[in-house]
Amino acid sequence: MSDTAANQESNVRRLAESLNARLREVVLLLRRVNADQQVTNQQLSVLGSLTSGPRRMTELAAEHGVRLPTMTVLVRRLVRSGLVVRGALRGDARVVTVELTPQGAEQLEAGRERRIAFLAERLSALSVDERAALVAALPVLRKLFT
Amino acid sequence: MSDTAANQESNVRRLAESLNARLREVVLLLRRVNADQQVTNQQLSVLGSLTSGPRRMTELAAEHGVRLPTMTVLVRRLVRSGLVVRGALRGDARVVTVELTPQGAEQLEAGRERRIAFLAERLSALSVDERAALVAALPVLRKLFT
DNA sequence: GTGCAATACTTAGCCTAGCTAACTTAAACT
DNA sequence: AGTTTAAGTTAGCTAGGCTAAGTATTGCAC
Repeated sequence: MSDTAANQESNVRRLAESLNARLREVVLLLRRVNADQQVTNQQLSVLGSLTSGPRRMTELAAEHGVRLPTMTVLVRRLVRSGLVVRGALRGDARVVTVELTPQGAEQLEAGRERRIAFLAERLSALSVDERAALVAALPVLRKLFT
Repeated sequence: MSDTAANQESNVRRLAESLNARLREVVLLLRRVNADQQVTNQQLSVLGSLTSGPRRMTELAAEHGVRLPTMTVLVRRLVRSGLVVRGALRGDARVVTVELTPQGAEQLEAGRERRIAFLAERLSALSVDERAALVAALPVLRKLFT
């Protein structure tokens, strides 16, 4: 078992391939889980960016990988649904801020609970050792994905 | 450190919460990675279901968590782009099958390479121990997500 | 073996979610 | 004061989702 640079590189490659496969699976799974929901996945995702306070349009667009006009329309629909309100930033009149309403927070929490309940159900089918392996990997996943 | 049933349940719950947070991150990340791509994420995803041979419309719709009419339209666009061809099943004239074209396979492979390269780049920033934790968790993730 | 229910899709019409190009307004920098 | 840059919005296009309704084929009942 040598540990040359070339060897490490091929390990990384194989790991990336496996991880890619798992990501495909989980994306498909999450799509199936959220199908037939009133608030869309994308809307929940935007609401999720607002938990720690108001955000600017530009920030939201960047975080979600969409252009500004797309975020404008997303937010407009969320406003129409009463889930967020638009606001202004004192000091720069160009900036628009977006903030959760109580109803928005409620919807967000409901979606969160749905996903967590789904995951918990699946997790409870695993063995203690399997869950321990996941717990050990979580900080790494965090580092990897942020 | 007791190991009662109630304790295990709360462990599962906390694990589900963390996993949920990581999943949110990775979904955002993947969206940012595939933004500005010619073939959409959803199209790549459907192409990915065809690697092991032709599939029926109904199967594809179920796998991707969409209704049949949605899959009809998705496949129509893929046909128009020359990435798949429609076929028939001998024995049941109602069934429509969908199969990759060489160009479809090519696009699929390109998308796969993009994602794998992206992941490999990030993975290579991790320590050997961190990657080992991921390797240990991969089979569990597979069990969890399929 | 005819009739009818179920199965497998498609079409039509509606909404959401993404894009670019072009516009408006406000800030910032000569 | 005048121009450039920054922050959003509007308009118009395409992709991706849904339901309702239609078509054709299969399979089953009798």
